[in-house]
Amino acid sequence: MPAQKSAQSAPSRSSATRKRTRIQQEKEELILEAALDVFSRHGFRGSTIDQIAVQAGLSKPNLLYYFRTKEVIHRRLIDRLLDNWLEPLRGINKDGDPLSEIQSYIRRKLELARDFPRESRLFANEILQGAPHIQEELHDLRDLVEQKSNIIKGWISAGKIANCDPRHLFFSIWAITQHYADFDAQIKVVLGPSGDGDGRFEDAARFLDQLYVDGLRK
Amino acid sequence: MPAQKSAQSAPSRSSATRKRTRIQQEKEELILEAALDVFSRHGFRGSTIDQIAVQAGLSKPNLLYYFRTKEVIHRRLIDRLLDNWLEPLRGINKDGDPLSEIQSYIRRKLELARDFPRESRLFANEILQGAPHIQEELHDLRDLVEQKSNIIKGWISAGKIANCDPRHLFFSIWAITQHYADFDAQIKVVLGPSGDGDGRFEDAARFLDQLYVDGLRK
DNA sequence: ATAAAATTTTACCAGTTGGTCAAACTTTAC
DNA sequence: GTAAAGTTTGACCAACTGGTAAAATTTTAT
Repeated sequence: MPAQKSAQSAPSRSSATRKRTRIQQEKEELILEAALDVFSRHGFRGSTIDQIAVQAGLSKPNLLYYFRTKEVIHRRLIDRLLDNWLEPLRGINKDGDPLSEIQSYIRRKLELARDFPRESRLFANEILQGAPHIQEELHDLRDLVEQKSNIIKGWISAGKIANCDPRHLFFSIWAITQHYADFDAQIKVVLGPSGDGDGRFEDAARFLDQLYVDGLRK
Repeated sequence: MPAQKSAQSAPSRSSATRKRTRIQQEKEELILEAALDVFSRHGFRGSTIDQIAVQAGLSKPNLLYYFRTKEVIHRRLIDRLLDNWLEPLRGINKDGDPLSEIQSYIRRKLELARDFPRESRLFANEILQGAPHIQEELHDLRDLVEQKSNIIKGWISAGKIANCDPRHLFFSIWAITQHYADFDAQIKVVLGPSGDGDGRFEDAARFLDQLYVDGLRK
């Protein structure tokens, strides 16, 4: 009893119009989880649908029943990611204490790198390839950065922190915090077995607190 | 007139035993240049021999006459890269002025990111995938970092710079400087058309000079 | 000029990959 | 219980990919 047209099209538009079944919800979650694992380790082109399917414990056609193409899976992961990724930045509060605000922004970004390294690597992969799928979202980021940069400029004008270019301040924070997730393979080797656990995130937090507030001058 | 065995094997062992012909030198250089372009944009698995061949203006079998496999090309690029990449770190001099040494290390790394962004992305791609091809070299790096960390610990003990974990200091410098090459696509959008030229590297250098010496405290 | 060596091309192959299709099976709503 | 809807499977395919073989062509040394 074939149900091709309706069966095939229902899940693909499920998120938009139809209400999703229990199985749909479970399997889609399962697939996205597996896909995050695979994409974050091998990049988009380096990942195969088969790999993702195996990791999810499904057959390839079964997986493709829930997501019509590899691109659609990737897109969904990226969309989810960006939401969480920008939250700490949104949280910067112009009425808070400037140095504390910056410190807690750094800490929150560092926690994201520690708790969601796969997401960080997914993002890094996307940007490395020239950000082909997220030009639009990057422009939203630009607006957000401009807005938050103005807060920092306000702090500078008020003489509350040292003069600097806020955009490069953000770049440096992104770079360092994400580095601990993205360059994990390098860091593990350099720190050796001793720095294997989450201890290095605490060491990093300590180092960055000091760097951003007082620098290295004695 | 077939010359299969000898013709096919000569170039493959050329670097080891035989002296290389003019054409060999030219074409190998051409291929490596093209491969750097392709690999740095798409990663190892995302790049095809055909892409590289087209970029180099050669046919695929012709390219494979000079490099027997895709891996061999990649390997050669990585080897070249690591040499230059570690040079600034080697240059840190224990007898120099501590803050100046660190500042000029940052500047040299920033110049590498500006002048060799493709190499930086090639490296980033490799580490992101878990550094499968360069475990050995990473251990050399580890030794070098330990050695240079001792220099910095010496400066700290002598009261010449603030107390900090030297390894995290290096991580932060690598992260930020390479970020300008690796996350170029993001930075371009955030800075907008104004920050398109090399001006952003000067802005970055200024920002980092200040950050690492005095931090943000007023 | 010519023969040997080096280079390039054409034709090809086997394995992988993203994706389709229709039939078989399971779950859900009544 | 049963019929409709939803899910899973196995067989399949066309395009792509890394790589090979041998013939054809060009370069080099004499």
